[in-house]
Amino acid sequence: MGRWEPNARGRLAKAALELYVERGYEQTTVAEIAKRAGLTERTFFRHFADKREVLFSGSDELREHLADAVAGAPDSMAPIDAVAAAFEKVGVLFEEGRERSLQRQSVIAANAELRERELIKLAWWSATLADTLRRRGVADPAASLAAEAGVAAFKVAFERWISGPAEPDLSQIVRESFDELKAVTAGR
Amino acid sequence: MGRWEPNARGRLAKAALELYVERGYEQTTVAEIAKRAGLTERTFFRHFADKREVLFSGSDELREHLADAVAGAPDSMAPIDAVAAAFEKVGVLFEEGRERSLQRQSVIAANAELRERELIKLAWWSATLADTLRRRGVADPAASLAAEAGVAAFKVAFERWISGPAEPDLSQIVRESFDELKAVTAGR
DNA sequence: TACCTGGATGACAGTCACTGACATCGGTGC
DNA sequence: GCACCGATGTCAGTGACTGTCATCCAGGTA
Repeated sequence: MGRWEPNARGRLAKAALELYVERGYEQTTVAEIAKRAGLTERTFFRHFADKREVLFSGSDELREHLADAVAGAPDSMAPIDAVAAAFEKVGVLFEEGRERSLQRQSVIAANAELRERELIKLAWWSATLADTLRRRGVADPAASLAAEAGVAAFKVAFERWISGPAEPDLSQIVRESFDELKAVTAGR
Repeated sequence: MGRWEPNARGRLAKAALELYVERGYEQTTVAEIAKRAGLTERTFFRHFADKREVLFSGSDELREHLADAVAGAPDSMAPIDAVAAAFEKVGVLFEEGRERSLQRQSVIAANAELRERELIKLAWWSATLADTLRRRGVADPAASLAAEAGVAAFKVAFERWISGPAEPDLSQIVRESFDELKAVTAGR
């Protein structure tokens, strides 16, 4: 049971999700997570900034994928369409781990602190998207609005995907959600 | 210096904002806030759920105003337009306390925990708006999307108002922001 | 006036997230 | 073998937040 078991970070994340599912986020102490991973509390905080962050380590990677996808879209594509295409692409990354996503999401939904953290991650996505659009020459209120509205559309799509049957894949629901957004914002 | 000085809650909120401005949110302890208000730490937590909440007590009132405005909009009005009109109305409530809003916002902007709390308040607004729209007979993906997109437009407008000159009033910027939203989501 | 009751506050002890400082271990390169 | 360095352990501390019980003040009632 040595100090040098590999992948400490991964073990901590796994132990945390397990415990959050088993007995709930609030009822789990960081010391317990560390113990299950064969480490100490102090080491947990060297790998994750706080008790919430352990559930969100993948968010940054997705953010980069999003930015790359928008940056790589054809110049002729309108901002909102570039954002939509980016989210469709990213949607594919979720398909594999639907079961894991479900677990994670039920834990997050059950706790306000975790929902807060999720929202700030989405805001971070939005800020990155807006920045990427600006680099494509989109002016400022438009860039922010396309990014915010795009994240909103994805949020709605993700909720539908996670709470519905596995049937339609996320990318397809994302596409529908953006179409709905366009219809709705057309006003009367 | 009695136990029964009136308006304990208000004194706590005032002391908190002052201290957050003077020395920063993280550098302020709840004990210090309570002391300045002539109360104890325990009493602080009887009035506010946590150290952040003291900055957001007005949010619920605004949420109700929003819901009322949407509920009272003419039936003929499209969802996104009803939401836009509601935010324009609410915008007026901010005008009076622009100075206070500025202070508050600079404190929030400087701290990630506070930004998280603000985001969940906005999400709460969005959920309430979506619910109000559903009561008006708007179907589900559309209701959520109109609410989310509306909050996004308001967020962008508020940022522009707070960081720009006092010149154009918030309601006007809100109107412009919704127009921009419509233009942007029209795609190409 | 004296008493009683209820809600607001104080006092105090405890848990737990999170941090700083320093010691220790184990692999790597020489 | 030996020096070095990064990852981990140990320990002591701070501060947010909670449960519990005592205490105080206001108002009503006899």
